[in-house]
Amino acid sequence: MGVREGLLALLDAEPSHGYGLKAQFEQITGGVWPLNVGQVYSTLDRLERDGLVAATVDADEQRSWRLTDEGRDALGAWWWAVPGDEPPPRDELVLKVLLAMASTREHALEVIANQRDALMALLAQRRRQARARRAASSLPGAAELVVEALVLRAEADLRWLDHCEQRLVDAAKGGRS
Amino acid sequence: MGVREGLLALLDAEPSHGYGLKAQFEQITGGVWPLNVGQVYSTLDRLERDGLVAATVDADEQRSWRLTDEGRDALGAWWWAVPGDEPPPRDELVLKVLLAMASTREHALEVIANQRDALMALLAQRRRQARARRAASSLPGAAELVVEALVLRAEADLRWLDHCEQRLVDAAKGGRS
DNA sequence: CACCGCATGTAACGTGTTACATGATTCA
DNA sequence: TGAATCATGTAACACGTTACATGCGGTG
Repeated sequence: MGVREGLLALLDAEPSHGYGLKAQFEQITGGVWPLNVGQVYSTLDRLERDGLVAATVDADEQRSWRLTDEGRDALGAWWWAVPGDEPPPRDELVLKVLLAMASTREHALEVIANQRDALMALLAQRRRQARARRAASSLPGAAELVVEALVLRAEADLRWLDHCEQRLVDAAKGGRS
Repeated sequence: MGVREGLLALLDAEPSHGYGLKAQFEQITGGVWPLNVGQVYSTLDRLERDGLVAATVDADEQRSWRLTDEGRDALGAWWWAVPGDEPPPRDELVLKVLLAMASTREHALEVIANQRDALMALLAQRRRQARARRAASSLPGAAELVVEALVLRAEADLRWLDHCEQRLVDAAKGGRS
């Protein structure tokens, strides 16, 4: 999810061809979310099938893609779309901890500790990354924001892990099930 | 992602059949992540193909699934697996805001405001949900933790949105690009 | 009886991932 | 010349979602 709309958004700014879209997508997401070229082409084919984009072949046999009116409508709808009652995407960390706690596994505490260690390491690495970008990059805009988002998420996950651990400890002290 | 390992983890606790696995999965995740029954069966087929689970048909023609040794190994690897250098899963909110900011769209601020409003509403709803569960549910364990995770994530996302907004405002005040 | 919950599956489709193959251009 | 980058695509596969079909058992 996201590639479809991502391509639409990029094409809204200016027409482009497949290879260029891949580059733009990765640049905007700061290289954090690499995008396979092959998928760009197949996604564009699907978008064309659905009438959201159209191609014009230029002199060098290269296809230049642009939004159709219908595509512009679809993109507009996406800009204003908000998460509603749909279930949020499944998350690996949450799922793992939940299952560990449910499996009558006394190993749950170890799993949590392990995940926390890894998350803290990842967090430190990303903070370094963010600092490096803030220094190196000229434009203050896009790339560092992605890392910021990942850092904030990681912090939230760490807090949640602590919360889970606390529950386990409390449960062990209290009701001896 | 996750369903495969989820089923392995559930079968590690005790052998079960497809329909029961769906129920267990949804119970453990507090009903937040519904799981289509059909997918359970096809996933089990793939797991069988890969030699991670095996079925024994009992008297009522119902297949009871259990872990193989290889399956137990795979599950063990999953418990200790941590997020490494692989790109994190793409996230819709982050992608949308990034694209809005990149598209020379002055609408970026509106998109952000819109997402924030929706997130705050969702957050309030989930807090109510969490409180209701804390009151109603007898077992203090699993279900509320999922909602806790979602709440913490949503708070992190809200903070990030504020951060992005700040950037935009600063950029508008400073360099007039 | 009719409906609901349990239980098992199949088919179609959308999307994402990887690997592979093919050429043109550019540059050391 | 040979390697890297630009550029386009195909094929195979994995996973998720939905819809559909079937049959059993219990309960109103």
